[in-house]
Amino acid sequence: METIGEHLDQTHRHFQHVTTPPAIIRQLIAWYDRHHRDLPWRVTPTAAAQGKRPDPYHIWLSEVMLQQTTVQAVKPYFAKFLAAWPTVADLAAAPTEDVMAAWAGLGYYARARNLKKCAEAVAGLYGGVFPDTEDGLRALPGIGDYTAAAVAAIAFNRPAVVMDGNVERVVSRLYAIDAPLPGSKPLMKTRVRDLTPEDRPGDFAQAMMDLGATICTPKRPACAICPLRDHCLAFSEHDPERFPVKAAKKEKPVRFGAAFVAVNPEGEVLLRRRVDSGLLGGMTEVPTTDWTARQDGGQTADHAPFRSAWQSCGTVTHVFTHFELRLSVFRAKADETIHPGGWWEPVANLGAQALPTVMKKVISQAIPLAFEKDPNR
DNA sequence: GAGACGTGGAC
DNA sequence: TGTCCAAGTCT
Repeated sequence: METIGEHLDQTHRHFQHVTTPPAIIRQLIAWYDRHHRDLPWRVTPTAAAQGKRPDPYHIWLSEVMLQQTTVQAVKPYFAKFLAAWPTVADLAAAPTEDVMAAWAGLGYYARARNLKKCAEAVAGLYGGVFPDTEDGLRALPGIGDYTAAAVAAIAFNRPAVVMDGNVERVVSRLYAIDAPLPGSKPLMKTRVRDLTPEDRPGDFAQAMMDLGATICTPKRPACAICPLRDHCLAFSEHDPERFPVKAAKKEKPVRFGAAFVAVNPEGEVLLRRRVDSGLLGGMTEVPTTDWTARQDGGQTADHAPFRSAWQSCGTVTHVFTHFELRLSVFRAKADETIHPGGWWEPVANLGAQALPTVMKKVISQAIPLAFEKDPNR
């Protein structure tokens, strides 16, 4: 068995002279050739060997959608976006409202706003052609260190150092890195830089991520079938789940508020648009009170957008990344002439709106079948 | 650098 | 049921 020390020596030699990659890289790539996941945006190693290249637009779109988001959640959104906007120029020309509505439900809505800005930049500044360098990509809206490296490596075969949660987990186990994240990130990046090969860097990055997603999982990793087992310090120490070590999390506060679902005689619901920045920025909502830390009476129908016979419909609880929200939901028949700062939308059209999940929950609570006739389903 | 920023699935 | 967390970015 090759030791970690021998491996590092080989890696070092590898970068002094371009030569055969070390065993750990060869084994990882061989595993990837055999066990890679087939994904809609991905070109398989076989197809790549026949000269097929990934579409940078597809890679970029998928990478942005995959930020903090599971493959399963992304797949239908990726298909929907490609069908609606086959090229980056199409996306650049699309109304922002349409993009936000298409993104609704996927979360982290700043991604959708930046997606549109990035498409406009690529279409306007670069004639619809993505920059093919890490630095060029990094300068675009919504593209950070990870996405710039991933697109550079996967779409353009550049030896960029791709660091994501999967890679952090794999490398922290490989080298049994005891220092907690995020402080240990620079050390991990150094390790990954030393591993990244000049040959097939994109497949190396995807192999690391596939390994992290399917074998080197956070819980109960499948070390028995891991191609890197013989190189893994965490495996040799018999406790791979100990890695990566992370800083302790903080407790999630609770906020309270009230939400108001008004229905006019035409069967339309009163909606409004949230400001572009911050939580759910640019998304659609029903009128609500402010969301405050204290349950102090500010959550009653007294604080509705207008006077009416508001009926209580119970509460909706929704957990965001950094707080839990408990909304008291109210419903009322309304005069259709009353529309303070919003608009009236037919119930049958609600499925086409840019409604975040929390608002779909609120409306469903007040109008149980509101999304049953969703024209998008 | 730490906090803001969504959602749904797995255990 | 609660906890974790998934191909991060921006400020």
